[in-house]
Amino acid sequence: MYVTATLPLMQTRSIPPLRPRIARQRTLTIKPGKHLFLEGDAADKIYEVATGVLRLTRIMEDGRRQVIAFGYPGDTVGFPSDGRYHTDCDALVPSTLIVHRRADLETAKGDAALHQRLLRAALREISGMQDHFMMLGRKSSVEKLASFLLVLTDRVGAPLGDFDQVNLPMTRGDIADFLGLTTETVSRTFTQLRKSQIIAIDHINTVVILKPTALRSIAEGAD
Amino acid sequence: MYVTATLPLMQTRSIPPLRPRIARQRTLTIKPGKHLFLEGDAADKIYEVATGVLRLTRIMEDGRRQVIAFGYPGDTVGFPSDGRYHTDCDALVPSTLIVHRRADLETAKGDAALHQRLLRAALREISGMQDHFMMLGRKSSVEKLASFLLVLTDRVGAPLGDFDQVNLPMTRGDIADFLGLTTETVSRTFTQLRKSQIIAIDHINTVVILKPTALRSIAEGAD
DNA sequence: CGACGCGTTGATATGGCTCAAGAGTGGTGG
DNA sequence: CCACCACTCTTGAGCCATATCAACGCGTCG
Repeated sequence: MYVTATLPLMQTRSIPPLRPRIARQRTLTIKPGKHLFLEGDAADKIYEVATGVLRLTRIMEDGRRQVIAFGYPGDTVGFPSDGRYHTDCDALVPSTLIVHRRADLETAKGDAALHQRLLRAALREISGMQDHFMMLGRKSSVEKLASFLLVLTDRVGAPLGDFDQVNLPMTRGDIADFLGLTTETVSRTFTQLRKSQIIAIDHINTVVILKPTALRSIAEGAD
Repeated sequence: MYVTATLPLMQTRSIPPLRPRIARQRTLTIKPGKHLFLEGDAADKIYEVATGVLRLTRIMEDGRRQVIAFGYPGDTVGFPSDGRYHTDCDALVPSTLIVHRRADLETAKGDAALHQRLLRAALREISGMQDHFMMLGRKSSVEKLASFLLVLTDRVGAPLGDFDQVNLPMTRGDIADFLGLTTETVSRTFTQLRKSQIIAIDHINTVVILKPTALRSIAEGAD
C-alpha cells in the first residue's frame, strides 16, 4: 500500500502566488463576510488567492452546511462546471485575489502558461479533495482535528521558538463544518489535545504544536 | 439559496462516450478484480470509461477504506497530480476503456478538442466531488442511501413498467465505503426503504424505485 | 454598560458501530 | 446434478462516540 499523509485542505502543496511579470494583472480586494460568489452564479472569473483566506461552502435547504475548503494564498477557487459556480465563497479575513477569466482556464488560445497553471491547480484540487473524502468518511473526531491542524501547519504554520505555530482565522463552527462535526465536539477535541499536551492554545485562534509526532500518529489512526 | 439536487457520484451529468471519428482510438479491456492503477503509480494515461463500471478507492494503513467514486460510462478517471495517481482503481464488471495520454489533458498542443473534453471532465469531477462532500459530512444514513440511489438511477437507471430500475454492480460494503457507513447500516437502511415501500429489491443488486418523489424528499432531508 | 456572538463545559440522548449469529447465493468439484 | 464451501447479506443486541440541549464565561462592539 502506498502511504499518504492525509491532507484535508484543498491542496497538497502550496505554490507561490503568481507574480506579475509583463502583463498587468487584474486584482481584487475582498473584506471579511463579503461574498465573492454564490452557488449557481454564472462563473466568468476564476480567482487565485494572493493574500488572506477564503471559505468555500455548500448549504442545504434546511441550513446544514459543509465547508468544502479554505482558500489560502496559492490556492485557486471558482472552478466552474456548466458555466456556474457550485459553492458559495466568502472571505474570512481581508483578502486580495488575482482575477483570471474563465477562458484562461478553458482554452489555451490566450496565455498558454497561465492556462497550464490553472489546469494544474484544478488537478491539484481534485487530489486534495480525495484526501478530504477519507477524512470525512472514515476518521474519528480526534483524527480529523489532528489532520486538519497538521495540514494547516504545513501550509501556513510559522516557527515559534522550538515549535510551530498556526493561526486559525476561522471559527470553531467553520472547522466543525469542514470536518463534519459539531462546534461542541470540535471544542472538546481541542481541549482533549490541549490536556494531553500535544498542542497549546494561545489566543483562541492560535495553536502551538507541541508534539508534532504525536499529532501525526493520531491523524494517521494510531491508537 | 440555490437549490441543488445532491449528487454523490463523480459527475453531475453523463456525457456520451467518445466515438471514434478519424483517428483510431487506443482502447483497453479490464476484468473484475483487476487493477487499472494503484495510488502512487506514475500517471501516464487517463481513461475514459466506455462500458462497465470502475471503482476508485483510497485505503488507510489500518485498512479503513473510502470509495472515492464509481466510474460509469462517460466518466473519466485517472486525473494525475504531480504526475501520480492518487487513488487505486479497479473494475467491478468487465469494462472497456478509451486510453488517453496524460499530455492530451495537460497540453493543447495535440488534439485541441480532446484537450477541451478532458479538461471539462476534470471540472465536472470537481463539482461532483463537492456534492459528495455534503453527503459524507452532513447527511444521515437514509439520506445518504436515498441520494445514492437517485443519482445512480438518473445516470444508469432503466425503465421497468411504470418504474425505474437500477442495477448495483457493487457490494453493500462498497456502498458503505462510498457513503461513510458500515455494511450493516447500509443493509438495514435498504431494509428500511424496502419496508416503507419506497423501493423494491429484486436480486440483491437490482433495485426498483417505487416512490421516486418520496425518495427524493428523503435525500434532501425532509423529515 | 448591556447585548450579542463565540467558545467551553456538563448532562443526556441517540444514530450508527460492533460483535455475533444465521440465511442466502454462487461457484466448484466430485 | 448435487453437496459443499466461501462469501455476501441480513438481522439482532448492546454499546459508544458524537450529537443535542442547556448553562455560563468571556471578549467585543455599539
